[in-house]
Amino acid sequence: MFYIGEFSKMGRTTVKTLHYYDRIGLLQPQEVDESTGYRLYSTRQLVDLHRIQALKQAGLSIDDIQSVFAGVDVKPILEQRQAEIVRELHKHEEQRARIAFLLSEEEKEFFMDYQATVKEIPSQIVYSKRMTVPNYKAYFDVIPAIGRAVMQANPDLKCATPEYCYIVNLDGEYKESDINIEFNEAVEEFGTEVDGITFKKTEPLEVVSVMHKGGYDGLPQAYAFAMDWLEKSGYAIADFTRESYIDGIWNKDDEDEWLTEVQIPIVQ
Amino acid sequence: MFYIGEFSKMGRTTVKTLHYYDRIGLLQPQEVDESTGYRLYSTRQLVDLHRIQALKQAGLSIDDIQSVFAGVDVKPILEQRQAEIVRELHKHEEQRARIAFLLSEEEKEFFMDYQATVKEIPSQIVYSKRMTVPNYKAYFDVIPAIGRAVMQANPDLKCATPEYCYIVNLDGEYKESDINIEFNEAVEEFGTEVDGITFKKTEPLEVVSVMHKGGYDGLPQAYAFAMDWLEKSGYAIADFTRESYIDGIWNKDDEDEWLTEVQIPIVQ
DNA sequence: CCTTGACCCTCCCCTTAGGGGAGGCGGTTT
DNA sequence: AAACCGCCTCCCCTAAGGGGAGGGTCAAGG
Repeated sequence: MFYIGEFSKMGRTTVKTLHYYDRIGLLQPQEVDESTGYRLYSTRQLVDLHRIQALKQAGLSIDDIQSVFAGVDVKPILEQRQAEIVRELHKHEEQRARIAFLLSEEEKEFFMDYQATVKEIPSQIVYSKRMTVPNYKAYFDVIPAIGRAVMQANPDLKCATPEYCYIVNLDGEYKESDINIEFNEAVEEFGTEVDGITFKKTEPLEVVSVMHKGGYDGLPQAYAFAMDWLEKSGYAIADFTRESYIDGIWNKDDEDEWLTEVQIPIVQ
Repeated sequence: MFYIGEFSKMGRTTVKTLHYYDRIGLLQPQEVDESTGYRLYSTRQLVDLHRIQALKQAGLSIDDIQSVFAGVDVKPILEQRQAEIVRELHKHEEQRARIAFLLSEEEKEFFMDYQATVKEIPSQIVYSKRMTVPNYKAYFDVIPAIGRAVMQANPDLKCATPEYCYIVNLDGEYKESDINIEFNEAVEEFGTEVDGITFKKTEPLEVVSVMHKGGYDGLPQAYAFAMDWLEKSGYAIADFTRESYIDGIWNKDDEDEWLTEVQIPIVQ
């Protein structure tokens, strides 16, 4: 029989850990001295402790280890933990790629201006219209007209909150004139279709998102940053790119205050 | 300006998280309504939130993100986090191998009897003697004699606590007769050497450890288990194997109560 | 004008696997 | 007798929020 200090050295653990295991009932001493309260351990506990340590080194939680000791079937526990470890590995691989990217970009001037995040766009109802416009400045002439047409046909229709208004670039490449776009605005429900405007329910989507602050002349840089990021992070482009307009001429006078989100659908 | 609920949807986060960021000062609302206490956010906060999310997705802690926002040089932070991610990746690779082993061994009968752990053996002072014995039963005739000889020459010498008494198998293979062994006992300090017994300081060592309960006839199974485990876990054997005697004929009458630890030094 | 349901606030407790330390008792050594 | 070491219990702490209670606020419907 050993006092806790000696036993902790035999088992290469700490006294605090043994106190904790005793408290939660995972590993209790063979005997407790009635008068002093001193815990007394035997080599039988050493075997149990060894078993605990083996399972801990395999990544099982204390809760799981207690289940194993209680005789619960280990297979589902192990498989669940295995799946979680694989998820952790993927997460850390991704983090490694992101940090490598940040370190590589650190010296460049746009490090402080652009960041990329991955986010989910949930399924939504939108009204949308495809068109060809002569240049991007024309967007904001045609967009309000679409809004008015929809609202006239559907007086009770409300935009989604938060607002989500975006265009999809239907050209596979960058163009400065005769741009094919699809304008979209998220709304609360389906409505009647007028003037080439259709309603649809979008699929949920995973995108990499880059925020662009300032006028639209700078948008190509945001695209370039996003493309660079996603190539270095091992993602592939899944669909046409999008721009979501958050702040612009309609609510901010100062062009530097405009805010646009570039979204690029990704896979894997 | 947006209420917290709408802002949380725009930023794809939760109200609780925004409360938390406000409390710790990481991201504070643009304005707080004096009379109601309602938080009001603007799109400027949306950009900051985006930045927080990008750094979080790269695996930085909230503390680190606060440092980044405070203008601390990011490079050391990123490098430190990178190193930690690599450690995590290794740890999880190891856990994956262990769980795969447990799942593969699960059906076999010794799953419940043997577990392997990796542990560090610290540097120690031992006295040791090499010898050849006819068979393993002879160990326990010669060992007490060595102990007596040492104690006679060094009356004040004390064994280490906890006791650590082991033999090293100097044969590279399993043998049943004419076994070359080195007997070792950890002590508190160096002493005078008699009768072929030498004192030395051991190097710290990493071993895989398997506990064997019962008589010594079963030891080969413990070795087999350990060898199997370490092959499947990707470790290589670094040195001769060891047996550490914890309980045996000297303190337990019932052979089933004997306890021996098989230790195999490993690299990587 | 009143009510209802949605939204917001603060405050408190909870999560893992123990770590750190205070205050006090037991046993041994000088 | 004093010092020191080992042991005990009790209490607070971790990271990043989550869950819920209790209570005030907002906008719309009857």
